[in-house]
Amino acid sequence: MFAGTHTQTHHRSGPAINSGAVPFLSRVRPISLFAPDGEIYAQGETADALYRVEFGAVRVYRLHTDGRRQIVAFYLAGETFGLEAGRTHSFFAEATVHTGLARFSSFAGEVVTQELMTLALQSMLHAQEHILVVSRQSAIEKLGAFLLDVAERQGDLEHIDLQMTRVDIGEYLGMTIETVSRSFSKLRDEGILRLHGAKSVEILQPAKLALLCK
Amino acid sequence: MFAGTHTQTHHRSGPAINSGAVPFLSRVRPISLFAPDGEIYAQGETADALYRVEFGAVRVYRLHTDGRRQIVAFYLAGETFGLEAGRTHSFFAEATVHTGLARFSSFAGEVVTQELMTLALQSMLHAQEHILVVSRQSAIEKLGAFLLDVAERQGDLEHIDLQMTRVDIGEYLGMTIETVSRSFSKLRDEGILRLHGAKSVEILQPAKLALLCK
DNA sequence: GGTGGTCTTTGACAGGGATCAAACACAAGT
DNA sequence: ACTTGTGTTTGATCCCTGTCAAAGACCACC
Repeated sequence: MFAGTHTQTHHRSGPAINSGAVPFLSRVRPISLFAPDGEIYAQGETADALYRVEFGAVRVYRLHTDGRRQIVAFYLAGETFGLEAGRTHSFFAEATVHTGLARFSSFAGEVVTQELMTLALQSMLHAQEHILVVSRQSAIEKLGAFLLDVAERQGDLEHIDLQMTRVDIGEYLGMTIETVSRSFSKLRDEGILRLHGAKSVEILQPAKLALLCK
Repeated sequence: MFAGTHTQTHHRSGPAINSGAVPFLSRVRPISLFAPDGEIYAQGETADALYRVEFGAVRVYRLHTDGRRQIVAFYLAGETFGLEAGRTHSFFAEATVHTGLARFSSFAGEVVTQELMTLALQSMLHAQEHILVVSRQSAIEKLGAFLLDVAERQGDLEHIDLQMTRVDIGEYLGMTIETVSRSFSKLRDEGILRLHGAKSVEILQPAKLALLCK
């Protein structure tokens, strides 16, 4: 089925899912499948395509020279990524779980400038929002902001299916997995959320959570 | 001369300075002058223009609900800013020192899409780079990365004229002014840099500094 | 050139997160 | 269902950075 970094393609038969404000992405496309940790593109490769997440999730990251990994963004179902400033990728992109992607070649006239512009500005805004989150002092505030962000993007404010590990979350928020875990536990102990396993989060008091980090 | 948030305009008579890869900005333009902390635009205002820094520097920031200020970017002489995702500004922009700006109205056909695209991608890249810096664990690494960035942008790898206070640097890097100051002192004690006053920095060992944070 | 005020530096102390370590839970495959 | 390995939680300790405080340096204005 899933074969590491190798991909297989098939055609979707169902109706097009929500594609936001990016009209060219609404066509039916072949879908590439990626296993967990499967590489989508690497730093230095030519950046000549965009990708829309059909299901699963993607981490975009960079490696520091000391070996640490900094995740710059996650992309969830329905979101589009792959646009970068130069001709080559400055980042790595990998699936965090079993993931399906639709690929759009930017050289085949499938992508017009106006749509690229929208995507670039969205990415810029998201990066700047992320700066605000990462530079927050408290670990709980970081995690809370992250959970609210994911909940909003998944369209369900009371239940979250995390598509990534504690390691991923830690590398995204700039803290260790132990601190991530402790923050989860603290939010649970305070009755703000309930955990059904590590990946399934139920937000019991969204308002209280928002108070902590907004 | 300088009058707070009020601005005066005059015409430059000298040759156009370097404007990078943004050709439309090379024309002679009237220049607005801003005093330190002079407001260029505020959050919520209509975003209908771009600005190029002729001299001085600009901080672009956001206010948290708890009153903390997060500086998202500095813009130095020769750099252009003001492009944002929505119709209204998501951020505040202020001069950090006595500053001269050239203004370009995006509704007057002065700005074409290709140039906007370049700017959007540059801003996206810078924001993503900034995430890498802010999420670094060590205060020294943050400051080192900041100094190298400024040195490169000012075109002199051995001498930096800081156009901002320790408060600004702290709010940009996500740390207190005390820690900023202690980090400067530590880099000085290690013989990596020399301080001629607080704002003038001489980088004695650029390679060693780069090793700390690259 | 003097002076006042702001910015910067340095010190002492405490708290939060990193680190090291180990027990525990869970998912995948046999 | 069992087992194995990975991912998660929890504990103990140390260090870095935030906080509070005060002295010192610098700049702008008079």
